[in-house]
Order: sequence, then structure tokens, then C-alpha cells
Amino acid sequence: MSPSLPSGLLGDLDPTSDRAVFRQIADQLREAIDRGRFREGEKLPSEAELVDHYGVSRMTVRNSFSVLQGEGLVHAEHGKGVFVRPRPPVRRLASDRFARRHREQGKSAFIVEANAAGSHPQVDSLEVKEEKASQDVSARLGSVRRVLARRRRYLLDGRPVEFATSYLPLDIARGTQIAEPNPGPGGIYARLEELGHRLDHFEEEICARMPSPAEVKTLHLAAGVPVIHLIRTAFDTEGRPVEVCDTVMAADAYVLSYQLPAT
Amino acid sequence: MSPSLPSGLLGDLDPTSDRAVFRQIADQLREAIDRGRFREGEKLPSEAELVDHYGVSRMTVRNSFSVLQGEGLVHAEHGKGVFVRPRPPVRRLASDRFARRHREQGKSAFIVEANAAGSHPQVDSLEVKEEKASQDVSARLGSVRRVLARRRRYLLDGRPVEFATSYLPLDIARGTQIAEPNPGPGGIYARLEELGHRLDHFEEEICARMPSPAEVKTLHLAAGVPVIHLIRTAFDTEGRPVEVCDTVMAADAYVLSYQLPAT
DNA sequence: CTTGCCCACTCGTCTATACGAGTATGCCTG
DNA sequence: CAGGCATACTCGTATAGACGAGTGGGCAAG
Repeated sequence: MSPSLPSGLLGDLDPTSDRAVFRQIADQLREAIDRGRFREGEKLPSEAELVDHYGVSRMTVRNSFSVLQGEGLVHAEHGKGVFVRPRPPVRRLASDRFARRHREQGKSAFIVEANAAGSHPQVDSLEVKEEKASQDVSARLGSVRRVLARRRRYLLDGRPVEFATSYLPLDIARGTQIAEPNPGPGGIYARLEELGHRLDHFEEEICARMPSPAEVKTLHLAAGVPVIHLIRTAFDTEGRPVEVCDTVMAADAYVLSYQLPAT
Repeated sequence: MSPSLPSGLLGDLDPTSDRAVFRQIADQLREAIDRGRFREGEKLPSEAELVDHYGVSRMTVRNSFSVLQGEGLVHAEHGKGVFVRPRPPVRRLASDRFARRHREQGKSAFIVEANAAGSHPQVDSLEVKEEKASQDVSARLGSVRRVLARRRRYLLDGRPVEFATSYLPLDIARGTQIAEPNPGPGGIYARLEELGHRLDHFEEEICARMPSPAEVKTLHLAAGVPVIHLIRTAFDTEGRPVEVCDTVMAADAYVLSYQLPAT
């Protein structure tokens, strides 16, 4: 037998309303969450309890949950229950994150920054290989046919948060330390400058969308979590694009920050 | 009787697979869309047709559609069918969009830019009033209690794409043209500079998330479309924050672009 | 005490059915 | 010919039931 819900926690349905029953239920749950009646990580009433409380069928209750899942408010765990989705700590990316002064240390910016924030950083899925440039990458790098691709995935406290691929023209990267799995202190930007490509500026393009199934898998994304897609192009002082970095980030793990001159 | 589907358009189910039937159906539809077998705006097979084709119940087919809706790939229209969601034309926001040289004309940047792109721009829901500052806005403006709020919604070709609110300290804005519905040529930034607050730089914070029900309504968002939440703070040459602009954009209508110095 | 099993509870998947409501089309009537 | 209605098709909502599978606690056997 399902124990009945604490009275007052959730209201009743309005049979005179035009609003669909499953939406009314979703509304009540959403409001209860917003008001803090259910805290982050806390378990919502089970499907059976809500079926009893509202006197509706189970599919109707599930329909309500699927609305909230689509909004990224809750997530279901098989065998356990439906929980209020906790807001994970976010990583703030400042627009000066590629400044030279941040490039002195031996470790990558990601590692240094994560340590400072008290989290446990990790990089995996390293792949470095030459391949055919996609149409988009080719256009951005100035009609290059083949490129060196550096793929890696970033994790914070075991959770994957970002998947990035850098593309570099072969005439710049081939045979250098950039083509090695470990590009050395200061990362590939430091190597590029040593190779005579002094960096002048970056261009970043940002869009947000729902993830593809592959991205859901790679980033372990919950339902209702969008991704931020960022494409950065690095230009040297001669105006030549020397790297394109394609990054897909779990949107709930990031806040991007930019500083713009008013010029 | 439902006409049967063109053979070869969609495959069969794999009963030996662990993958749930509704996921297999979603996979096949997604692949067909990706391969261009269904074009943008084109109608997918109706629920009844898929029921016949796969020999499953209608709820299973609907479940597949709801997966694709959550991914933002398709949208359903009551009484008509399920359609491949067209990618709307995107609005590119460049990081120099607030440069003084773009501030000369009589019309707002939004209008000018949209006209240049050949679309029909519109601004509505104008509201200008004094109100209590939220905690966040107060913190960003430097512990201000009350602010002037300027709310407006932007539309392109009749479609709402952005909802923005500017907050300004009362000691700056009260009694000036900034407090009028029409702030005059060059917008409020031009007025701020005339008032002696020469702008030095902007700070923008960006995150992406699923929209709240209110945002779905205001921006007429389809299922599976995230929003980009952008908060811009404008600083004058004395380092004082003179405006905070809180913007929520339909993510499928925007690409943001930034240029960063390599310093 | 520890191990292992069973059971109760949870969500996941799927079927079958019913009715409602929006849309488009074609036919029939005036 | 024009207007309106009937109808068939679309998706939306809701019910009732069945079985499967993951989880965790309690109980019984070793």
C-alpha cells in the first residue's frame, strides 16, 4: 500500500479547467519545487503515490514527469524514484582565459583552474591524428584539405563536462610537439608562439541547442540539459587562422563570461 | 485505410535488440531526417501509418515522436501532422555591436541590422517603470535599491526571438529621456554618454538552459528549443556599472560571436 | 555474524481502447 | 457558383492493464 501524501504538499485538480490534467499535475510539482518544498536531490512522490493522490492513471502521472524532465527540472532513476535535479557547480570561463600570463605553468589551464576551485579535474579520450578537414573547418582555416585533430574530453569530479577538438593546419603542426599527445607546458598555444605564430586574437562563435544522442552519451547528459557549442578560431599576428577549436559543453556546467571594449 | 509507407523509407525493428522499440523507431526517423529523406518542414508519416508499418501500438509511436521533439528535431501540429522542424534564419550578434560607430543612426541597432538582413523587425511589450531591484541586479549595479526597468520584446518576421530588460540606477536615469518609452537616436547608450557617463567596457555572462513555462509563452518556443540567457553590464570610464541588461533569447535564432585579444 | 534469497517498491516499456479537438477536403444544397 | 456541412484524417488526452528490470531491506539459512 502506498502511504498517502502529506496533505497540503500538493493541491487538487481543477476539473473545470481547460488545462490538461497532466499539465496541472506538472504545474503543481513545478511550483512545489520552485518554492523549495522539494529540495535539490530530494525524491518526489512516487508515481503510485501521485496516482492515489490525484486519482488518475499511471500514464498521466508519467506524462507529467516527462514534462518536468524536458524542462530539466527532475530526473528519474530506475528502481529508486524521481528526484529534483541538483544544479551542479558551474565552471566560469572568463574571456581572458587564453591570456599569455595564464600560460606559464606546466599544467593546462583546465587543471590549474579546477584545482583552484577545489574540484578534481581529469582529461581523457585523448586522440591526436591527421584527418580530412570538414567543410566548415576547412573554410575557417582558409581552404585546408587535411588537418591535425586533437580530441579530448574534460571531466570535473568524475563528471564529463566538455568535449573539444582542435584542428590545426598540417604545415604548422606536423612533426612538432603539437602532434604529440602531451603538447607540453602552456599547451598548444605556447607551442604555436614558439613556432613563430604569435597569437593576435581569437574569434568565438557560440550557439546553444539540444544534444545529439552521441553527445548525450559522451557527456552523460540528463534529459532536458542543452549543450553550448563553441567554435574558436585563433589568428596569428599576420592574420592567418592557425587553429580551430570545436567545443561542446554541458550547458548546466558552464557560465561564459566576456569583456568587450565600448570602443 | 492508411496508405502504406513507401518501402525502404524506414527499416524494420530488431526484436533481438535490447534497445526499446520506441527508441529504435526514433533512431530510424532521426537517421532518415539526418540523411535528408525528410526535408525541413516536410511532414513525417502519421502516427497511424507508423503503427501499421511497425506493427506497434499508437502510444509507442507517440513515445518515439516525443523523443524527437525533446531533441528539437520535429514538432507536431494538431490536426495536421508531425513535421521536421525548420532551422530558422539565425541572427548573428557580433561583439562590436555596441561600438559607437554603430550608434549614429536614428533607429535601434536591432532594426537596422534586421533590415540589412532582409527581415521584418518589430519591437513590442514596451514597459518602462521604476521598481525594486532584484538581489542579483542590485549586486551588479553596486547595491542599488530601486532601478529604472526597460522591458521589450524583439520579433523578426513576426516571430518573437528575444526578451530583454535593462536596469539603470535611478540617480542616472530618472527624469531623462532614458525614462521615456523612446530613448531617441542611438538608444540608451547614446543618452548615457550625453549624460557624462562615457562607456568604457561591457561584461557579458552567458548561460544556456531549458526555458521556463513563462519563457515558452513569451517567445513562442517549440519543444526542444533551449534559451540563451545573457546578462550584460555596462561600465563607464570611472568603473561604475551604469546598466544591467538581462536578455533571454530563443537559442535557435542566435549565434553569438566574440572577438578576444590574445593579450 | 554473514551470506543469499525473496519480496516490495520503484521506474521502464508496451498494448489496447476510447473520446476529444483541430484541419482539410469534397460533396451537397441553396 | 458559393456557402456550409459531413466526413475522414490528424494529433491530444486519458484509462486500465500487463510484464520487465533495477534497488534495497528484511528474513532465513548457513
